[in-house]
Amino acid sequence: MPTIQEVAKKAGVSVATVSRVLNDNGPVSSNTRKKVQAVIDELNYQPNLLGRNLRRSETRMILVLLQNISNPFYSKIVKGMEDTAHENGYNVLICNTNTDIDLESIYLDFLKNKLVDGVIFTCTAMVTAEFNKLAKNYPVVLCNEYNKDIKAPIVTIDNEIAGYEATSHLIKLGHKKIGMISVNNVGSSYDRMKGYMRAIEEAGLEVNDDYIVYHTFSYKGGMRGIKQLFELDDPPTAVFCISDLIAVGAIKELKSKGLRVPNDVAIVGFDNNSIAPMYDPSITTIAQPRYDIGKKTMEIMLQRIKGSGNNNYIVKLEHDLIIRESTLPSID
Amino acid sequence: MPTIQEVAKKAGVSVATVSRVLNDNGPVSSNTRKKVQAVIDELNYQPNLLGRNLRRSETRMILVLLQNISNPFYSKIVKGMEDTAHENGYNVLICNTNTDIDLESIYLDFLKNKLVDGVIFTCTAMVTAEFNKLAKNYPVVLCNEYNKDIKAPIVTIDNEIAGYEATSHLIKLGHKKIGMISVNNVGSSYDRMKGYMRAIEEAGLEVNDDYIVYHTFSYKGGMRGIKQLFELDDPPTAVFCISDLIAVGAIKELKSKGLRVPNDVAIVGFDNNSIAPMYDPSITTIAQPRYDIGKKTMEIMLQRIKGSGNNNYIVKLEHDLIIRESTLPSID
DNA sequence: AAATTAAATGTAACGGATTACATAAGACTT
DNA sequence: AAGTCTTATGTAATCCGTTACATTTAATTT
Repeated sequence: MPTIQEVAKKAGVSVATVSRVLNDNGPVSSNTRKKVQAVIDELNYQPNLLGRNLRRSETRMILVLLQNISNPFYSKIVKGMEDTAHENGYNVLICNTNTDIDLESIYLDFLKNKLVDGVIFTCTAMVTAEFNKLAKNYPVVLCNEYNKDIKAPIVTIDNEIAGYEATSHLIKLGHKKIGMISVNNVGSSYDRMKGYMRAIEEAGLEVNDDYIVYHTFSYKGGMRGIKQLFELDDPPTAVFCISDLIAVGAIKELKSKGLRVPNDVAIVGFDNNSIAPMYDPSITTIAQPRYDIGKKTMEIMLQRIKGSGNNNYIVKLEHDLIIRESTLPSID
Repeated sequence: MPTIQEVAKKAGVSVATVSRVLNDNGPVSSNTRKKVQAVIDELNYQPNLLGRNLRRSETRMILVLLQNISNPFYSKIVKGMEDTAHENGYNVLICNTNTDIDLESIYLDFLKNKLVDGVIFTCTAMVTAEFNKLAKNYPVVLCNEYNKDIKAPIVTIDNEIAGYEATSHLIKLGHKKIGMISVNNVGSSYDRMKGYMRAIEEAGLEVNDDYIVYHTFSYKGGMRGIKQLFELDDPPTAVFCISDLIAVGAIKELKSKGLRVPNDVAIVGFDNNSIAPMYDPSITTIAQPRYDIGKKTMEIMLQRIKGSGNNNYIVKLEHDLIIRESTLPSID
């Protein structure tokens, strides 16, 4: 692995000249340029980025923290981030945190230790105060997750309205007993629940606390949610699930109970996961503009790195209700 | 962001001493150690990793290239890699290549430019000759994908035997007309097909070329595959799909044709994707030891970095046939 | 032809750590 | 008390680029 010194020596010029050729800044006569380029090609020289990054004290790398790469929801978001980053000469690195606070803090050291120029969170295990301190000192953006006290740029959809629309859709189909399978302690699901409640109240119905159950953000969570709801004396006829994965679990559990979807129970999911159209029945859901969310998040990140923009705002993008088989008007 | 110089100055010692405290190598009196540590804590000093990495010329980072993070198949593999890496003081970075050769080559520059110590491929768009050249000069390991001419450590399962077992399972259920939905130009699927053929021949049946169709590695590929197979005059009664995603598409398409799985057509998938148990019917499949594949791959990577091991071997781990509803003996 | 300006190239400091080597101080022999 | 051996600490080179500044060379002006 040759260094810039060796290239310079072999080409009979100074390292400064080689650097000028490499970065195409500063004047170089076309003769020397050719000569230097020839040596670069011959030695197959590639500048050591550790040296360069150290000198420039920037790496043009953005770290994206995912709870779990396997969550297909994030793939398009990441694509949006990547495209925007690449357009601007940045690269995206992805790390799995598994909601492990220790792991998360290792990855944050990458930021503090200058290995990456910024970090995008799609989830965090940190307490808010600590997070805010981090956000004050380093370029940090939150994508699709938040709570009220966080002081950092946030990109998301309007979850309250989305919850409202999902629930209103069920109400319009004639349902009066609408359950909800949610998860605890997540800002977005809290807002979805507020929308759910508002829809019910505005329709002149009453919110039944027994109809709101909390489980994990997973297939199994959906199965348990249905079990809990159907142990009630008067179970709901429609269920709004906080995610498509939960909806899949819910449907699977309903089927195993001999109940048909949508004929006996209607189901709405959330996220427009890749499973949603594939499942049987295909699942009515709220589609988030994932690519645009990623794109916008990265744009804000790049602004923050350049030092512009402040630390205290939220960007809400448009979502869509996609109606599929799981809420078709009953065919019976 | 304080530097080691500032810490040294404030503590009234040399940078060498601070470095000794930081890395806990070399002798330091407990007095100075305490003094230095106090300053480190006070300034909240963190060593700049660009400086350190440059000096050490290692980064203790391993880059894992995924075609697409959303493929849930890889999440457990990555987990295995991560755990092994962390145990050894390494970190894992993930990048999406989208089978884009240009993007891939940017990420490979991370390796050539010393930003990462090694690269694990789970797919590659490179031509074999180029790949082999890379593998000769840098620590590179292939995970779960290969072709015969590649000269690099490879970790995988025995796809020929897996294909044989999947097909034999269908034969044992009494099927005589067995189709296969495969993809082109992938080493692993070629081997699975060889196993499929061997099973058919050993059972005294005949391989029907019309029963082997090639489509994309996706849900849609499965739908198209079924369409093609069921345009035949004498369509198969069972289909071996090269992946669970394909199997899902196949089942969805069969259902829309009014055919029942497994009653009318039996389906076997591959990978034991997270959808496989969730789908309706749940899908019989070949489970790969994903965590162990990841673990083994990383172990080999770390050996390669330390300079041991050669470049020309293949590690095959054990797989399992998991029988689920999609191949239950017909209940009619 | 001398003076001024512009272009091309070089020298050396710098970014932030690690570490070989040198030196100083203290402990231990004899 | 002089000499030897540890232990503790410091000095400065080093990793590999970038770039401000200095210097040389060429082009232009008067």
